[in-house]
Amino acid sequence: MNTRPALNISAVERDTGLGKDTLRVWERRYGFPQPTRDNHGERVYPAEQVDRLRLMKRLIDHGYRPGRLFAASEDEFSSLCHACAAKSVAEPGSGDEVVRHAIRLIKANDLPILRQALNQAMMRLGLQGFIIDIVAPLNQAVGEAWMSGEFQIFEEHLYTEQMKSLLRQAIGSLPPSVVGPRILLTTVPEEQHLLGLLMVEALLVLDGATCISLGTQTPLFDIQMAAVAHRADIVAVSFSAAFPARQVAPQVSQLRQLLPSEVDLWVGGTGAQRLAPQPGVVVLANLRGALEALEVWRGCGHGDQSSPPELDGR
Amino acid sequence: MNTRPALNISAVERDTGLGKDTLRVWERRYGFPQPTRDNHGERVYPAEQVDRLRLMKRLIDHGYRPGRLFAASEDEFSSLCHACAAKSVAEPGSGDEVVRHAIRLIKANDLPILRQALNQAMMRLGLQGFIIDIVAPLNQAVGEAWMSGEFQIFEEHLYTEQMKSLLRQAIGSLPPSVVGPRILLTTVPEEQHLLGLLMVEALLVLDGATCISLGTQTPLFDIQMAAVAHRADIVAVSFSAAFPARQVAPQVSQLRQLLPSEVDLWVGGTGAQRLAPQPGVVVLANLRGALEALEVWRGCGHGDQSSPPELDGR
DNA sequence: GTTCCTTTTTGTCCTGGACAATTTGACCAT
DNA sequence: ATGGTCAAATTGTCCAGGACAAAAAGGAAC
Repeated sequence: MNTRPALNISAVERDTGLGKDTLRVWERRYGFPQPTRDNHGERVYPAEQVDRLRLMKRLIDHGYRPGRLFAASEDEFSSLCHACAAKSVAEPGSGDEVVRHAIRLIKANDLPILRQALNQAMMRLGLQGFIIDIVAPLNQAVGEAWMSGEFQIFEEHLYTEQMKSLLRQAIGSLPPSVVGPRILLTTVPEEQHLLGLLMVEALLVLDGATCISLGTQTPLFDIQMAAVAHRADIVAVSFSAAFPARQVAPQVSQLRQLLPSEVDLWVGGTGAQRLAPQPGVVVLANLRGALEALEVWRGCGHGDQSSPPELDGR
Repeated sequence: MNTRPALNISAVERDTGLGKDTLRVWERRYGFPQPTRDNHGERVYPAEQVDRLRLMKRLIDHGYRPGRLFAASEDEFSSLCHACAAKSVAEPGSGDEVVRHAIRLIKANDLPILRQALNQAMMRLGLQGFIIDIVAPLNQAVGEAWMSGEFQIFEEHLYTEQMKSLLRQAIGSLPPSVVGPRILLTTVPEEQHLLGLLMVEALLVLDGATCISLGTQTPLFDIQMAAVAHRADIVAVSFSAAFPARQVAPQVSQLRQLLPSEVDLWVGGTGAQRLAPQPGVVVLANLRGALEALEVWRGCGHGDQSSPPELDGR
């Protein structure tokens, strides 16, 4: 077995999602990470430190603060990883069995069977049930498995890729609507997670909406232009947990300001939950929230944008 | 019409792909960009400058050097944009007509018809012909349309998203192979362009290979682990033109070193063309190159990795 | 418990210097 | 002309260490 390569600072930035400045300032302030230096005096991060940084990034995304993590002992740290993983297993839904099975299949690297099992579940539950009761918990479970060290990164990648493929397939096979609202889906620059958006798209198309997906990372001004060009009734953007928390609110405000006032703005995803309510912005608490919002939109008569009804999913 | 928002330095980094350090050093050395400053003395880039930076980035990706671009007059600059666009229209293939039609449909924002036209073309030409004679030139044409200012960014996004969707759909509907080589497909971190990879995947699956796609941005060490876990015969990675040129060679070498020697390594995409030949690394000159490489692999008897035959596509 | 205010924490930006890797261009030999 | 070698210019990335605003935490008064 090869010994793992050490990385320079920009490679660590890519791999962990922590900026160069942050890496340097952590080193200065907390003494970690503590990279060695190469001939030119440049930082070289051993693989173990990069692993640790990846974990810290994810814990921070889940709401822990750096000070807490740096203060923690080794034992406490790893218990935090597990605690974080466990905390959100609230409702042992009916899909639990399927989810556990899928996890086992991913770990066994058995792609064909995994694909088959997911397809089967989809057929049995219908697309909506599949997404809400299987895909969402499964995403969570995969994230947790990674965090507690049971999954490699590539297994997470593989799962994500499979699921994206499956969802696109499903969306493609649905009949295109001509009556429902026209919904433009995308993410802002810096946010490259597509899976959540695809899940919402599937649900919305299933409910008769016309979805126009721009994929990830559309500049705000282009979202505006696209909304106008495609005569969208609603613009929906999603923020993952990994999105820099401080940037969510400004991005949303700016987008809201850019869009014509008769266009609704829906914001969903883990990263959107920290968002304070704003006039003219609907925060979707979860997947069902999207369906409720669609219902509300239809009820209210289209084009009523001034103070849309509060949708509090709790 | 709203006036477009100005961006701070990290937003510009995201939007243009030029690093913060590069932006600052260009300002220092060449006097462009010349952002204004906000109350705190931080750089604020007007939208026009960001547009210009985006163009420059793309021209640089196409081989021009910054010094050349900064020295150019306004007229010369825009003529470079067009020249760069025109230079690669070499073979007026049979798909030319379809490509032009598709471009018009994208510009007209007519999604349903576009989708239908592409589907039709695929049916008529077959998947292989479609990818080689339509998708590849169309990608090029879309890039050119953007560069000469005829397309907005969101139109490029929309096209890419549609095409990805279509290709996945096609791949999903192909019968899974059980005999061909097992090929692991992905990109290295920092490379987030998936479309080329999907095109290759479609061609390879069509030719009877078993493809395992990890999506984009897999850390090198995870590519290694995935290759082992999935008993891959071949690992294929792609580099777009936008990938930092200086990093291609080191990444490939490192990956080659990480992988077991009996696993072939294929490298494709525009960004791979600048790559000097290395032992144990097959550079794919174009899409057909992938098919040729597959043929060679089958001919040579699997597992022959020591000095694979040169595949020079010219 | 809630509201308001102060302190600490934390990420990002700044300047200006340095340097290695690549490319260019000049010069020379075939 | 063609090819090869070496010096000079170009260019992206790294570093140090200072600064500061936004967010979170902690406390105090209600």
